Amino acid sequence: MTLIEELKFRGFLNQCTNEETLNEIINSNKINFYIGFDCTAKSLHIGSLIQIMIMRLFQKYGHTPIVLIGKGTTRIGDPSGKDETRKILSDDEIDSNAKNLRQVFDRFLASDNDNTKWITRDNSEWLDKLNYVNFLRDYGKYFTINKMLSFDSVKIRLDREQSLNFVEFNYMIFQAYDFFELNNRDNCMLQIGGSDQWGNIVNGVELIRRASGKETFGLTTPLLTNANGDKMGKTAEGAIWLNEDMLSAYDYWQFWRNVDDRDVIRFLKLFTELSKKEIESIEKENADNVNETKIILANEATAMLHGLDKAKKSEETARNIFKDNNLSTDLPTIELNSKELEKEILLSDLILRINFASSKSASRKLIRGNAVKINKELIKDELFSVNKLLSNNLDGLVISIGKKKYFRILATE
RNA sequence: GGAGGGGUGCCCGAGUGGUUAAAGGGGACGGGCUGUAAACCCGUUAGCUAUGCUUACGUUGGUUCGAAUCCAACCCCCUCCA
Repeated sequence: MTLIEELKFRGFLNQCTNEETLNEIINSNKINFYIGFDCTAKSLHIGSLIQIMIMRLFQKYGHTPIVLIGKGTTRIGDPSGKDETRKILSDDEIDSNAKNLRQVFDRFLASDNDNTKWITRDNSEWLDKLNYVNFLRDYGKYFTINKMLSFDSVKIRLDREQSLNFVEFNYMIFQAYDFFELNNRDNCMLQIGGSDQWGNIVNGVELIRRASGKETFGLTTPLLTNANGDKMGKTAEGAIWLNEDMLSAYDYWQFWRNVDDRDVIRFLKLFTELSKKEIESIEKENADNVNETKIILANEATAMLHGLDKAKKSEETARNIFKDNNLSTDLPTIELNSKELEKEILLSDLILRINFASSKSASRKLIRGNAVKINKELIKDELFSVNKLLSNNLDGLVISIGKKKYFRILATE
């Protein structure tokens, strides 16, 4: 199977500037390609995972990914797919976000194998130094306003009568310029991005053609949505973060375990590295048993990010809780020492402390709504204090919120 | 710079003096059903030291017993004109 064929089979291919020529080139040469990531959050979330997976796939075929950390462009803010001006982040925030992002790439792209090297770049390296007049003179002539106004990212904002300021309007120019720089510095031939990046990518390809007379390529991945058509990665409550300090391995495993039935096979192709054969046989064998397939998906995806041990442990924890109804398993735990226990400790405070509620009111409303159990006993008193129960149970107490969230409290010296 | 329209809770959006912590929808969360799925039904959806208090309809002042609602100034957005 060629790389393009595999991209198609797995569902990575949305649009490509010149599929035929690109296909020839990547079949006969090893190329450098890039994907840009802005540093707008402390961690990447699952919305970026598709980009990470496609990098790995290219890597597998011997091509070298360039991870472009967009410290420069983050200071501007990409208007694509946004209906509002993004709040401006401070330089400190951007720096610390950039550091956090690197962790994830280390995990996904690094390997001892020579075949799988990768490069990081930071566009502040060239963007910070740009001189406005020189830049306009040298590159401004390659961009026409007519064309820029036709881009979806711009059009949507204009149509909706939402403001798009000049700073944001320049984002696409900088992204195009990034590609130009990477083409010069690293002989980067291809830019990959989400489908919302199409306009920006094409802009880069054109800039290079005009400024350097070279042909380069752009390729987009589909916008990842679930079977309900919702954009994936972020929910109002919590994004599916990739950094472990923001989302535990178990919760990550649970995310995959809980995907919509209709999404399982599609996700297996995109987010695991099981071969076509393996996926097809899983599909056939588990035709009547989606849940088994979901477990495979959860294990594979979690192992890739957090390691096999944690994936297996998550599976075991899940089996204990949901199947065997055995709560003596590995759960997030709050330890309460004897000093703390001298004071009254409210159940509602503990729920807040472990982040299963966003405020104390919310926590109390959960109790009122019959969501909270201690050792499988429904608690209805919002002012329930755990001291007495805890002192009678040396093994600690298991508290559940809803059907899926569990934690343990334990008395210590 | 001028004229007109607008800024409401996580989002959309109703509300033009009191019964408005603010209709309705979406989302999210919880309950039921189930398979830790989907669909469907029900509930919750500002905070807190909690049967009360505090904060909240762009910002700041004012009128009033009482303001999201009226007035003034300011900020921001949109449309048209220059």
